[in-house]
Amino acid sequence: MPELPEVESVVRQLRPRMVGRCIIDVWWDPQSRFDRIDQAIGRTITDVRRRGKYMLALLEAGGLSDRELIMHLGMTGAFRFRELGWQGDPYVRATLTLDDGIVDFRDVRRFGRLTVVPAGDYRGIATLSQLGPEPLGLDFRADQFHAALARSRAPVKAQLLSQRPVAGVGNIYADEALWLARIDPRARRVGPQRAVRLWEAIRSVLHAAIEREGTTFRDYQMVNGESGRNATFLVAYGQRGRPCPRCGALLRKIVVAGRGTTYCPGCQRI
DNA sequence: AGATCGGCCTGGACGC
DNA sequence: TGCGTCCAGGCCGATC
Repeated sequence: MPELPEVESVVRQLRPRMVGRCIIDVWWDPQSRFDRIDQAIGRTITDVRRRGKYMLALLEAGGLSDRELIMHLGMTGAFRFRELGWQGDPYVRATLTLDDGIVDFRDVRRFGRLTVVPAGDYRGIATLSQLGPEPLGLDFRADQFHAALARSRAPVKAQLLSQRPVAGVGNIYADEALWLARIDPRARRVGPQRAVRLWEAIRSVLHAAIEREGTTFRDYQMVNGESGRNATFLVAYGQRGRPCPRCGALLRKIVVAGRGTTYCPGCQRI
């Protein structure tokens, strides 16, 4: 479940190893539906950045940065350089050969995606093309966030998972932020005060998780093979049956938007 | 047009 | 021990 903090931690380790390197070959498992990644061959990576849960590598040839390699970790995706890598691992789904080393993409459940597109052309990637603002950036504003939530009557958790009001929040940090903001995940109307609370809560939980290099529940690992350190700080996600640290009621698990959702029936209100 | 739901994919946990 | 069933969930496409 790599979400924004996990992807940010991966990007911070990939960037210094990839920027300036030329991609001289690619291999991928034909059973993993990776689109056009052979179009990365012969191009130099000029930047690696994150948007939501996506990683975008800008590709240049002949002085023109005209293509992008889009990488998504899905549920179980991870990158590793060959010297720390998975020798003979059957779950390596793709390999990028750079001019100074080899990087493997391992993905047990094949939810990850690698795609090359014309630079900035995200039309074929529905979620990326409609992605909301970066939650830790200056253009994530509380008033606009409230307006975005007010435009829909879907449960607030479904809206967060849609990536449209804000980018990068997945199941773990949605539950954490809604707990912190004291909002029932099923709420279909969120007033201005509670929208501001949720705006603050999202920024707070994501910032803290980045400081701890993400949450490792099971699969997530960084490029250096280490786990994130945020799992022991989770208050809601995965804490069903535990007493709420704020009000003492027992945390309950339900299904919202088709996803397991843990919340406090005592202090999270519709 | 927006909301909702099933499918993808696999390993692991669990029940009998 | 072994088999079957369910669960995890980001995203996408079909359907309501």
